[in-house]
Amino acid sequence: MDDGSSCPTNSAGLLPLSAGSPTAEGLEEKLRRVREENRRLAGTLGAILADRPDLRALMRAPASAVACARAPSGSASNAAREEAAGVTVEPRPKVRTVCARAEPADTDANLSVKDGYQWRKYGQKVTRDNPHPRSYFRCAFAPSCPVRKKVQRDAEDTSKLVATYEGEHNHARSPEREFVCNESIAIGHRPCSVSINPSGRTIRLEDMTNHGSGSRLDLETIRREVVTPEFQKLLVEKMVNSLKNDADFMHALTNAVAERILEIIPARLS
DNA sequence: CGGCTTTGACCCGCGC
DNA sequence: GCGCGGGTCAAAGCCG
Repeated sequence: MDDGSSCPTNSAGLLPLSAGSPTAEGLEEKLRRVREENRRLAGTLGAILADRPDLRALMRAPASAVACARAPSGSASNAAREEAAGVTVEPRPKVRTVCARAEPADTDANLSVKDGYQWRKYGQKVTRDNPHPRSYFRCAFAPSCPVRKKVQRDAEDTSKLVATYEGEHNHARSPEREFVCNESIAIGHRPCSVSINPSGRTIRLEDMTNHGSGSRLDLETIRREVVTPEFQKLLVEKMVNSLKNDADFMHALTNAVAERILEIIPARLS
């Protein structure tokens, strides 16, 4: 979203470190830039919502989904006030709300939005503004991966699931689990489609997942191809290239490295 | 037997 | 200070 042209960020989208103590002029200048950035982002969001009536409806829904997505501790009104005043809120874990169609077999107790990651349920709660219970999930790689998600049926449209993600995964999707790539849950994620050609023949992930519906490659052939060192080397290269081109991943990585550096520097100086 | 889910209890922030 | 509601914990039960 950030093209880096109007905001003085570095290539990773981070604000530059201040060289000296902040002056009133400097702070005003920074505030002015932040306001400009807010206006620009609001314009971009408006353009996106113009093409997506489903997202527009989600943004309008004040009850459970959006409020909890924007303010995990129930401070939606504070966020709105700060936004109205043109003040940015302090950085908090990246929060994203997505919608998905509920599977017919899903009961309130086993709600799940299949997104390619493994999740461990750690709680369920009935909230005031929705008769359907909200389920709380942690990434199966916790505590090393801090991501959490909340899943709840839409109060008005019970066939719709609202999932709220908090944080960023610091690992790849689990390859051996089923990954149903639903259009509505692919927001912010690169579609998982790779073409690999280790031995003169192209194998696509579609071949592996559609083997029951007329694929020319049988599973045993694919399995033989996949265990070859050439294939695995190529797969690693493809994954690295894919991650290098993923702006979200690179942003999260740069932030993590920057945080680590900031932790180390004071320790070295003292 | 180990991993996962369920669910009541507990904690904490917020509004009054 | 108190009550309410959302979020988390942890013991018990379930399942492969």
